[in-house]
Amino acid sequence: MIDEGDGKVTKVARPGSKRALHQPSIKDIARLAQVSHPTVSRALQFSPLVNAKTAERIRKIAEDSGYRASAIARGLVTRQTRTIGLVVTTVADPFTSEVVSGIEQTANDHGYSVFLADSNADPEREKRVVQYFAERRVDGIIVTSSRVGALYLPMLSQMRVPIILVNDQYPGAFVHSVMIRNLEGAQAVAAHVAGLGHRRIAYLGDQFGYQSDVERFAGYRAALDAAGIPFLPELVVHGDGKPEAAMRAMDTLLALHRPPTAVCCYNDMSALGAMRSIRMHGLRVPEDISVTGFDDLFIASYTQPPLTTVRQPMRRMGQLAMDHLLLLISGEESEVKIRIDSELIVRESTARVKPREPQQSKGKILH
Amino acid sequence: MIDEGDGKVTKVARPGSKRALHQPSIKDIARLAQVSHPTVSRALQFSPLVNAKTAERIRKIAEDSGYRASAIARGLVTRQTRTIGLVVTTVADPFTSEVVSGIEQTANDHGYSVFLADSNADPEREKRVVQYFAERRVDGIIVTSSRVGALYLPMLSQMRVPIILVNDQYPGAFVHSVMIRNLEGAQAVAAHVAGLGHRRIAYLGDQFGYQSDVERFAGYRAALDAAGIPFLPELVVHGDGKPEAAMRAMDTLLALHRPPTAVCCYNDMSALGAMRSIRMHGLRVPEDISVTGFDDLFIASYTQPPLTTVRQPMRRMGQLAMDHLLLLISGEESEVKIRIDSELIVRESTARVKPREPQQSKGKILH
DNA sequence: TTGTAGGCGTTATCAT
DNA sequence: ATGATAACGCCTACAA
Repeated sequence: MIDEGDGKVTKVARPGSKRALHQPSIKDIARLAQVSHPTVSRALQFSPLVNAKTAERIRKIAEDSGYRASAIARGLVTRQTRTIGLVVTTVADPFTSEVVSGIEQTANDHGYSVFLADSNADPEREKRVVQYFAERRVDGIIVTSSRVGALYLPMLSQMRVPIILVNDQYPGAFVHSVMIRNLEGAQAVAAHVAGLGHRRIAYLGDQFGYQSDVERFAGYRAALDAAGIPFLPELVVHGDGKPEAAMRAMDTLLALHRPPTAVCCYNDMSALGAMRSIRMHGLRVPEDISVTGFDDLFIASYTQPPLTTVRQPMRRMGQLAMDHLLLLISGEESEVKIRIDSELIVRESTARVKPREPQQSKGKILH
Repeated sequence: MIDEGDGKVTKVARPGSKRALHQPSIKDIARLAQVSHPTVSRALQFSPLVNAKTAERIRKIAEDSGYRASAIARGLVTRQTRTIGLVVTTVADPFTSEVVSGIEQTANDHGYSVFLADSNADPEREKRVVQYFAERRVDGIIVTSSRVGALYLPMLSQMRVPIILVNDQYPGAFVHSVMIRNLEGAQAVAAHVAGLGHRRIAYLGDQFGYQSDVERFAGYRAALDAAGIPFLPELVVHGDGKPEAAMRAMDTLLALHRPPTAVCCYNDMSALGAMRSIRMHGLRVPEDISVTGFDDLFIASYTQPPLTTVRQPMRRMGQLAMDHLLLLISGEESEVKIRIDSELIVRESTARVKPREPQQSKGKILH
């Protein structure tokens, strides 16, 4: 037992067992089958150019000896690795991991393997990661939720492989992308809230300048306009897409003379923070304030109350991205910009606005 | 604009641009630098066997021409790919994705790339995925939360590469593993709950037979024993580690003549379901029933109320797994079984037991 | 300090 | 229908 940091390690020297044996090569199989290695290659690829009987025999031998053709050697000659590189800012994020899952499944179904690289939003690491992809000669690249698109541009274009971005925050820099229809989705929730009689509807956004925040904000504005609600700049605050920052942003809203009666959040994570802030102010959701999210993460149906939100088909977006990357890899020379529909999911975090109280209870200053 | 499923695709044929050009090879650089390719190879590896001046010149040329040595070709000759395979049952899981993140970071720091394979708990896919790994000649394999360990056994052993399992559910089948100290962790929470005066403490487990469930259950039992609380089999129910099944299991507990006053759940996801069931029965957490989880997922601090739970250092576990895989890859021939300490995190889902009511309010049947 | 030759395990192109 | 031979891009002797 050796102590190692917070973990205990048991190390027991194993007796025999030298170095690992090499896997059999195509030549080994050829020798066993008494044929030349090209014949083995053909048999294994079910080429019609080889006698059915011998082909069967060869395959049997290969099978029995546990032969697995080296994708390394094959890639060297065919000049394609059936491999793609996937760059994420962090896998440990419920949105990203769903997209990753969709990508991996589709890739796998087509015989592709995926290199996962978690940049952790560190530019240094990001550069390294992309260089690795270059060295590994990936056939294509997918980047999700890139917040540093511009950084990639020179490196990636140098690699001369197709690249698809999922929910890029700096569109325009790349040609191919898969994105949700942010505007329509945000407009739908905001309209839903307006339909419940709310007039003081806040927008709790992501960081300034990100594409999806800009689009969702535009959807919010459009819904206000459609409902004839005047836009109040004081009801717009910004977080960073995570609960902590959203809490602070919500605190700001609640400190207003007249706080909003509803708040549309940039995403579910922000809504989590907003709800927490609201509770900590002794208020209730949705009785005092309605809250909406965006994404429909798994957790959205298990918050208290369950969250009204806009569903992004995350896994499907991953599939689509991979499907189209495959197309590009196969030589399809075209521009691909995919926009996906979202879906409004009404749960219990939104309710009819309270009838206005004679003079409000919370703010000290009457108006 | 072409409609495609739920997505809209814009395809615009691009004018010029034929097929992608090949990346420069070491020979191209050699020609440019007026040296032989081995010299280039040496220069790029900072070998002392090459004139410092020329080495610098060569590197400059390589840099300028965007040369990236092919890991494919290198792997073929060196017989190691600096690549590992990572098998998960699903990435789209907050526990798994944290572990994956830790593994990826560590791998990357050591110049390794990771192939991610999401088996989706489908045995067919699982087999395929491992075969891909074999063909790609990965240097090692990590499998997280394997629920099908036995299935891998024959395939993996055939590959002759080191394998490390993280939180395996069928220990013993493999030699190398990284696991949390389940028993101690579960005992700590259960003891915490007992310390709050609870006597009717339920255990809401995972599926029967899984190692971590067995161990956590043992911890629960140990805590009861230590507190002098008799074990009641009726207070033990089983879910499947996810909220839905846990809800049903909790429903069962609440239907008892005398429901528990506290419930220790197998993991946070189960606790989510339990809390929801409790709420749907018109009861409150923790006033009526205390609830505990296990894992300390990100979400655990954002539930209402925030969840008392046992923290697993998920990312760290990934790091450790990768660190030790690296060791094994480098030829260290030993048995590695790592056990990590957990940490009790007390939040607000646990409270002192209510003083016993004269005759209980809920059950209709008096006893 | 540098260049030449050979080979890693495939597939591809010729012959036969 | 099959075999010999040559790549693919790199590294590692060995020779100069």
